[in-house]
Amino acid sequence: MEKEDEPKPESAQDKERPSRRAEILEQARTLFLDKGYAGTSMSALAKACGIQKASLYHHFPSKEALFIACVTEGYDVAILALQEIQDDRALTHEERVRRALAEIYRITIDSPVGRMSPLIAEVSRQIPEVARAFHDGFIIQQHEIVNAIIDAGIEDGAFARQDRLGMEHLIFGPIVTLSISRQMFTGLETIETLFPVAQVRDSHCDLILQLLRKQPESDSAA
Amino acid sequence: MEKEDEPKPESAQDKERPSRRAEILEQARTLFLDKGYAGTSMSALAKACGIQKASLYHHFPSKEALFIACVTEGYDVAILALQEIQDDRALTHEERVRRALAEIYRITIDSPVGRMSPLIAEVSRQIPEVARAFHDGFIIQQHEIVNAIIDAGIEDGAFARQDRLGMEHLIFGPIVTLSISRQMFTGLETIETLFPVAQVRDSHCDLILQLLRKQPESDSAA
DNA sequence: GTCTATATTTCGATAGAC
DNA sequence: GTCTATCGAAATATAGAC
Repeated sequence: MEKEDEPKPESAQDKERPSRRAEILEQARTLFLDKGYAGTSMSALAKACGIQKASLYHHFPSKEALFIACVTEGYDVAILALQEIQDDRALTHEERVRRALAEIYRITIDSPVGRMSPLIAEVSRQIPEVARAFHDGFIIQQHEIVNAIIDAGIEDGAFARQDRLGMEHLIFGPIVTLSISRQMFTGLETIETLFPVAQVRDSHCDLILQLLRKQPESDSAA
Repeated sequence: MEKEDEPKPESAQDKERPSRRAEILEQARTLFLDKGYAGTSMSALAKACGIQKASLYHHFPSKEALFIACVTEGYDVAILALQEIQDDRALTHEERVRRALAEIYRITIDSPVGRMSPLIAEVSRQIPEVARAFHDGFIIQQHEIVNAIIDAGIEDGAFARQDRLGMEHLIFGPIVTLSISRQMFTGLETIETLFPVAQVRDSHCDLILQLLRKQPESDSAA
């Protein structure tokens, strides 16, 4: 968090510019996630950034453009960690599934990108390109990596083949719902009883691996 | 919480009374679900109802009170159908699970009550009582019924005992996420490929029943 | 109970000084 | 690049006629 001892524009292009624009985006992400799109005003954002409202319009032409930048950037870093797990040849198939699931839990619950679902749902009709970017840049990427990890296990004979669509929803569904539930029920005393992250994650992972190990619908094995 | 001031429902108009308050609530539900809380104005609601904005304030003292009434009523009917499935002694344990899951899919995806999660998430900090009502009146009720159905199967020896928390999330997670995803990605051409209701539901149900039939972590049974 | 009219505040966005 | 000042529109809510 820098103050005001860096404002030298230098001769550098807009290549590296961690300054105002980035700070506005960060504050905006926080506010949008907390209050929603319509519930976040440019005045409130300006106050959170410690600048005047008019100054926001120097960096972004409109609230909508600011919002699009806000929810369209940052997918790459979230996907990168998953890809590294996918490519890690030192892991067993089961370990790779466990690592991947743990990473998806981390992204979906702890990072702003993962908590965006209700926000995207709010604006998806008004600003369809936001849903498109979230879908193509984040959802599809995650699904493809998980499918590839499972397929590799099936090819090696480590996993049984289960219905792909059902497995995708069985893997991502509980995680997304857990993230949203924890946002919905912040403050309720039962939240750590009904929605504890580590406990749900471990149990979820065990059940998924049971299904991957099992020969589907044919218990007469061995 | 006091009841709204309503024209006294004498014995005269018991039969037909869809009148203003109910119609306002219905229109409000639609708009709130579509545009969010902050994104729905009293003017837009008045226009949707075909009356003047000021008339809304005769039926509800404020926008917030209207919203609370909107998202606090209607849980009972949604829970009732589930309870009937729970109490239906003519069903086998597997059939009961299938029926219950199908009903939860229907509620969560087709009814306004089930699609409320993003909306509750938006306002949960501003109006905590809404999250409380949704939690106690809807979420907890559903979870308890599903747990009871599974427990009955375990007691009869039809189901294996799995981790309860994990199973709850494995059952409700994919359904809630499917509902929200279909709201987020309305209009995208891949929606029926990635998020087809009937196909996900059937596959989901099969996988859940595999886990309930299976002896956890010990395949050397019988 | 519904209307017209209006009060008051806040919204997104712009103009122009520095 | 940030500021002060302000615009026009739209927000919630109220007053009072009928």
